[in-house]
Amino acid sequence: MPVKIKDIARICGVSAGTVDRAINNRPGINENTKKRILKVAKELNYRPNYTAQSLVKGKTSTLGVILFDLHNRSFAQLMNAIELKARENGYFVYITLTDKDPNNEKQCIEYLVERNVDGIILFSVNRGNEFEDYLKSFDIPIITVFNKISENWDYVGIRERQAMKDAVTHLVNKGYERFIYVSPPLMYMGKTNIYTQEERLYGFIEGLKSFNIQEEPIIIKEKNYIDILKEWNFQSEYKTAVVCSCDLYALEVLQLLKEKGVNVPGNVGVMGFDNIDVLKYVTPRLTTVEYPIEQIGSDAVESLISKIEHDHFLNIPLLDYKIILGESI
Amino acid sequence: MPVKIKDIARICGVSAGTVDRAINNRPGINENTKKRILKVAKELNYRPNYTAQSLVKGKTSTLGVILFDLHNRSFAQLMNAIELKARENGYFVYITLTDKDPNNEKQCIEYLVERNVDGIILFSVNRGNEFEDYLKSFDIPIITVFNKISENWDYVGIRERQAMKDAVTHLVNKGYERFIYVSPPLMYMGKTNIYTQEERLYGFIEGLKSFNIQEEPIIIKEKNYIDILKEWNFQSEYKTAVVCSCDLYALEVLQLLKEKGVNVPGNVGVMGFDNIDVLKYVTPRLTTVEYPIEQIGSDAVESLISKIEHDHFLNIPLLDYKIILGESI
DNA sequence: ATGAAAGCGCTAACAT
DNA sequence: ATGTTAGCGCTTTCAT
Repeated sequence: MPVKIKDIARICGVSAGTVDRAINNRPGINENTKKRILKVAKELNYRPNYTAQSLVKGKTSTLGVILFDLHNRSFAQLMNAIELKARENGYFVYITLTDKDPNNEKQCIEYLVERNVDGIILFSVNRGNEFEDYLKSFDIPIITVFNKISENWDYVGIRERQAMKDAVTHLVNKGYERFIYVSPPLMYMGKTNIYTQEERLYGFIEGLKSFNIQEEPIIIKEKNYIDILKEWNFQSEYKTAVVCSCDLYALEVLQLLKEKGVNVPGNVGVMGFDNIDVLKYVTPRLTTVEYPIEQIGSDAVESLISKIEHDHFLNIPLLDYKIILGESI
Repeated sequence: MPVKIKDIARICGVSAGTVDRAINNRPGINENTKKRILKVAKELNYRPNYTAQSLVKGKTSTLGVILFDLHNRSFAQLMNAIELKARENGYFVYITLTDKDPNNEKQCIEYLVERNVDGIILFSVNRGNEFEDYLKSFDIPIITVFNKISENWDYVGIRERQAMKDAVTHLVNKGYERFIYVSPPLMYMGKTNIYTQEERLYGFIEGLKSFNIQEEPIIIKEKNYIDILKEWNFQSEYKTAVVCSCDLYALEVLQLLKEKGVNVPGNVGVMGFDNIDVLKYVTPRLTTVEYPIEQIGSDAVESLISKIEHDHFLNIPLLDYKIILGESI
């Protein structure tokens, strides 16, 4: 049985209130009694019961985090940054994983609310006005990361669209004339929240438009994109770039091209997105887009805590990216 | 303001006790009043206050997880498995990261205890009898994973030693005669808990002993192992294997050998450990050891919950591994 | 400076 | 079947 304030009070021959004053060094207590109480508390290895504290204070100093999973490196890094920043600010973090199941996500939100978290960081698979109303029905602060759920909801993310647009610019400058875009998640368009993937796609399309090339962009949304590319004839007279919405797809493509004996970068180039850490072990080194994922986590926590403690979210501008020059372009 | 049991009671003209009976469908309540109450509860979007429940029940249905970080893929996968299994059993998970700081780890434990978690899963950086006594001073169940803290503490892990021993056997069968072992974490031997790394090392040494080769094993514990290997003369008449305690080191070694123009696998082979998912993008394909990391997380949760709910840990045998044949040996 | 009492929201034992 | 009461461990207000 853990020792309680009452125990200490009994032993010291004082009331619970006085013990409380000593432990939380509140004013109105004699220095000596305070010392006596603290000594006993220490001897008995007293630890405050946070649950009781939370109940009376109406605050748990806990954040809920909702992610798809931790298999994706980016999510893991995001989570890592969130935990660090949160605890730095005296908050603990509940982690909940939805596996991209919209109902599971709702389930998570409701559980977190029941557990009285002070705020939620949400990487959402749901989206739209109805979902926005649903979120509003819980009156606790919720901040979204990466995937916007609607235009106005508080959000921390990066300039995805501009990043992909710049990537296209880079490719055009390098002399590429034909473009294939690979992004299997686009298959879920209209079904689940794939905001970031959509943004990247639009960036790609806008990029092409701005240079007035390839009116009909080639977009591969199929899960078996490798099979599709397997049949592709890369020996055209055009210098072709395969632009991928994530590094993992790009790595698969690189591997395929190696198998097909296509020289990279030669007639064909490959562009990734994310700059995952394992790229350094792969040759040719993939050209990709880097963005400060840990910053997103950290900023989201800061903004959320600001909302919790001072009732206003921080105004966090979209974070910037950087094109990492490799050898695949 | 969230709606409370009292609100419902007032509206329905009954007592809080009756509302409680309705909501938690406990016996001793008229079907009609029950229906009436549930209807109102639903209309008002009533959600039980978990903090209050926890306080009175003396149980939070929460597990604490303590890990180094989530940058390491294995840790992330472990965490993923833990969350899934925990919530499947009605538990939520606090994630806390220590960054391998022993004091931070203690801090985490104490905070988790204060927050009345029902149990803790600990990937420990501390170890030894003193630490064991420290852990015992909290009377909540704590289960360790991967790193043992002492011989008797409840633990879920894999047959690391045997795995590495088998790896050596495999190498000997493939005709390797000379062995270099790479494991920078060994530098922390005696300082922090590197149980798994030690086990792998002993497995390596035992393996060599059993074949009576290389009395003086070559062990590189330096952080700059690459610099050391850079100076190495791999052109000896002996077929040499570089055995690495983690895939990441092996990948670095592979890259170095590529740079040095050493043919792999020819005179030199490289062996990894972990089978991280990105191996499939690297050529030559690394030969490595695979183990069921998600199973460890899942088993740890099961055992811990068994202890919480039925007062006995499960008896989980050390999990098995598998040598994955690549092209680097 | 200290004690007593009420209350956070809920559950559970005891009355009626 | 329903109401009443006490209490989980702590904080806070009001007396003294």
